Amino acid sequence: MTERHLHSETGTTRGDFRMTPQRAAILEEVRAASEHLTAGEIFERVHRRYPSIAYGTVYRTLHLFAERGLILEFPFGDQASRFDKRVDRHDHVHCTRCGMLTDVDVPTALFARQVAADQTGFDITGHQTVFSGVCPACSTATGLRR
Amino acid sequence: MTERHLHSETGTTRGDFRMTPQRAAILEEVRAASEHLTAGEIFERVHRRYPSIAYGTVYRTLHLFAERGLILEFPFGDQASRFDKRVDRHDHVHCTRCGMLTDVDVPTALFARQVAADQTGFDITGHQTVFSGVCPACSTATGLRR
DNA sequence: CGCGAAGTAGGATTGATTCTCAACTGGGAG
DNA sequence: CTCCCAGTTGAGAATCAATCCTACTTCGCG
Repeated sequence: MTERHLHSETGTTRGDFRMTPQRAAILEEVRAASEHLTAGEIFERVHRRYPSIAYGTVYRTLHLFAERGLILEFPFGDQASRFDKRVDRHDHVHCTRCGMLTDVDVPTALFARQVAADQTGFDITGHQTVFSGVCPACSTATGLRR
Repeated sequence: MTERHLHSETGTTRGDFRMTPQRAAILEEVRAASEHLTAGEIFERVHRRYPSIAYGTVYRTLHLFAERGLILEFPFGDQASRFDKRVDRHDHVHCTRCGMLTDVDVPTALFARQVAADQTGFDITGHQTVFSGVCPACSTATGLRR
């Protein structure tokens, strides 16, 4: 049944896993980044410090961290998944021109989750709102054309 | 189709396209579907009627339609993009187990858009909330509670 | 010291999506 | 009616993200 999750995700990160140099480097890069990085970008950066690191290791580690709540993963689509150092709930604004992704704090209704759960019967565990639009830079740059 | 809006600076062809049999078939399949199909599924179905149709044609057409607002595209990340016949604004619930995608109508704050616009300076044109969770079928199927 | 579990490198592999390009189509101009 | 052209299409190669596989290391523990 559920013994897959023996480790408590609630408390602290136990000695569930080893904090190896590779993992530490990956975590550092994500935290050092000013924006949201894709897995590929993270790989590149870590690779500079650990030229021997493998792509697979980065993915494995990133997912491990995401599972443990050390970082957040956002599976976007038009591009690669991005990872965020912020772990508190927040939403994003996505520029349809340049692809930039920015954080926003929207007092999103928890109530919305309830509505969604009621309508679908799902057991809702999370939600994320993505606003689409054109960032200031892009809109002034070329003038809107739609 | 007699509606033409030829724009001078055509980066992409907007405003004029032929409704070929292939395109009609693709549109029909999307509209006939009870749920959200991936590009691959759409290809399969159309392929039954037009065995000669190419994968590329399906993608090309799907994007064309999405651009013109005939359908909506939802690019996920861990899975394939899905296409929706509904073009009115609505949100989705995504089952993390089986990947099912369901529509929901959440009266999410239009107000949220305003907040997002204020915070980022973006010209917000749309927004979409994705709720993650486990669908009724999956949760009862395995008796797993979370 | 030796075993087993956890972790890693590296490359092969899968899957979705896009791109390239030659052949084709339909409608309007001549 | 015939030719020309922009828009389309088919087929497969090319991309690109993400996962899988396998042998090699390391670490913890008795």
